[in-house]
Amino acid sequence: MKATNLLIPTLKEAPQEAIIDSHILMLRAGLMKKLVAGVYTYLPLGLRVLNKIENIIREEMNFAGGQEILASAIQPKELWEESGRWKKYGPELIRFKDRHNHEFCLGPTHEEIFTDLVRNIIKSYKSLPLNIYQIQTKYRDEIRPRFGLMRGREFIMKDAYSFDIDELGLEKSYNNMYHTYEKIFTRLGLNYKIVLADTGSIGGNVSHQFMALSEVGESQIIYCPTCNYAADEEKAFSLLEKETKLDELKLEKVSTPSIKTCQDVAKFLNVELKQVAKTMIYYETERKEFSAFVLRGDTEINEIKVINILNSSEAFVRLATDEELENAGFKVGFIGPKDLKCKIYIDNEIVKMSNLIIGANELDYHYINANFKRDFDGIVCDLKKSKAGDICPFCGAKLKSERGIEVGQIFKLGTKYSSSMHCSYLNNEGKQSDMLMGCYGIGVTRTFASIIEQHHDENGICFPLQVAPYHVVIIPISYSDEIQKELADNIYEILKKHKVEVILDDRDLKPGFKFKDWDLIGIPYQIVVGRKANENIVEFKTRQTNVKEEVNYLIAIEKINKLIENL
RNA sequence: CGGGAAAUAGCACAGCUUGGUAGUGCACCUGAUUUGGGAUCAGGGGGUCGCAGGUUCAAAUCCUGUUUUCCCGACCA
Repeated sequence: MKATNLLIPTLKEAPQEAIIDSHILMLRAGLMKKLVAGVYTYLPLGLRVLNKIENIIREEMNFAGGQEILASAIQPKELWEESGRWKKYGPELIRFKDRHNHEFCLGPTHEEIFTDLVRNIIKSYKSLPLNIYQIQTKYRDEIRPRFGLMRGREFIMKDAYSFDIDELGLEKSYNNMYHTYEKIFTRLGLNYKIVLADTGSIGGNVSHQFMALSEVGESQIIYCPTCNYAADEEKAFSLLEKETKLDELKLEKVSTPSIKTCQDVAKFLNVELKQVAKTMIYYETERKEFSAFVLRGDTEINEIKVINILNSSEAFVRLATDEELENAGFKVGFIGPKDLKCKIYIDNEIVKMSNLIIGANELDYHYINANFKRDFDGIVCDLKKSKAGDICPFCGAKLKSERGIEVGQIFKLGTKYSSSMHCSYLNNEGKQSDMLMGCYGIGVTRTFASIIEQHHDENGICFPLQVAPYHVVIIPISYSDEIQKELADNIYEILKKHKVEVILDDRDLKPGFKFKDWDLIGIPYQIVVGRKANENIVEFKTRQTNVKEEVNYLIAIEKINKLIENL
């Protein structure tokens, strides 16, 4: 491709709308253009990269036994009502009616569609297992789209769904996808970590996320540097330093006038913050039910864990307000697990402590020397938010944290959709049985942004060869110079013949301008044809390392051919 | 949806306080000189100043409403 025929709307300045590097660079390099918030037009160079990413995913999915199909983004309301998500999904689901007043949505994900497809086609265990996928546009009316492709309202996702006859089959399908994802993200040149994840609104019981490591990531990863434990902060489980059990002292009620917060209580009674147990009351709005959660004063509660323990959904669980508490007879600021009239959940760190301070459920009073079992009871579970510095529950090392961009997530759905939507098969005994499903997503456009986030420098993008829009650019210093033109043209023709994706920068521009452009766009290799053109010598530059060497043009061509071969 | 900021040429911004001819740099077009890291000179094109209403002889500027965008929190690939 000749540069004069290519749409390369590079920008010298960063558009005001962009904050993070990948977003700025994608706009500056002319890879895409914003249409409205969270919706972009992919320009020629950007689309080439996108296609390459998709093709790598496609190759690996096919290799793993997946079969590609393509569903519509338009989905009928009826299927969503069957799964129960038409009500649950909320305003993020873009809904509309056709002229006959039939209701539809633009698919944010495709569990319903794929489940419906399979239940209509597959009748026998003989046709299972099955893994079908698509690479397709998804729509989510995000509250706040941001960071360009990181969180768009329209984005491209590869979504795969597996259907198996039993747990063992699901396990196999899940592991297959797990390893396929490892291959995909490795091939894409991403530095990533695999973490245990919460299943959120998709549902199911087991899930892993694939996180591209990056400062700008919206997820916090907790991981162990010694063993392999890694989890999303929402899901992470950790321990605190060991506590030695002390002799249980006598429970005593002490006056703590108007002293409500853990910090104040600790200060007032002159003890460490961790000796004070806090009792938080959550309200489940669907069942209109209060529940108490007891944690050490120096730890934070993880609300995802609360929602899961209550077996509810995010839409229905929140901290009770002071007003609600007062009306229900709770003494705000002095609530404690002793003699409390609601279900009580106790964080496992509390169990290891002795002689705690707890609220007395009486205005201006706390108990000191409260001990689990002897003075209060409840269901012991894991409630606290894990953070760096906590102890790894598996090997005892200190946990670390890192930020990540979620580029993929895999779920074991089990029968969540197959039972509600009657996706079943006849087994070898002629009995009807629900299929076991898994679903597996990759945010393709987000992966695109992540690659740039991990591969750029102060001059622009440094695309890994396998996803670069073109492999090499030939830059004649002066294309109007006959000798340079002839050599540049010659190299261009040879590389084209060798199926190398090559750009010839035939623009009549100052050399500096061209260099800046290609550095910004991040073409991996540059062949500069300059004053030594008469000796057939060119400069071969590697974008990633910025290493330049002067070589005969045939050697440069040879080098490129070798690099392409290894792809 | 809460909290903050902004909207003027393709991009970045000034002008607004104190109302009176629509501006600068980059980009774009023409010509000349330039050609190894975003050139110089000369000339030129491009704007209903987000939209609607109000105040005024007169509004980019003041007032009211509205829409959109960006940033911080809850969602998620």
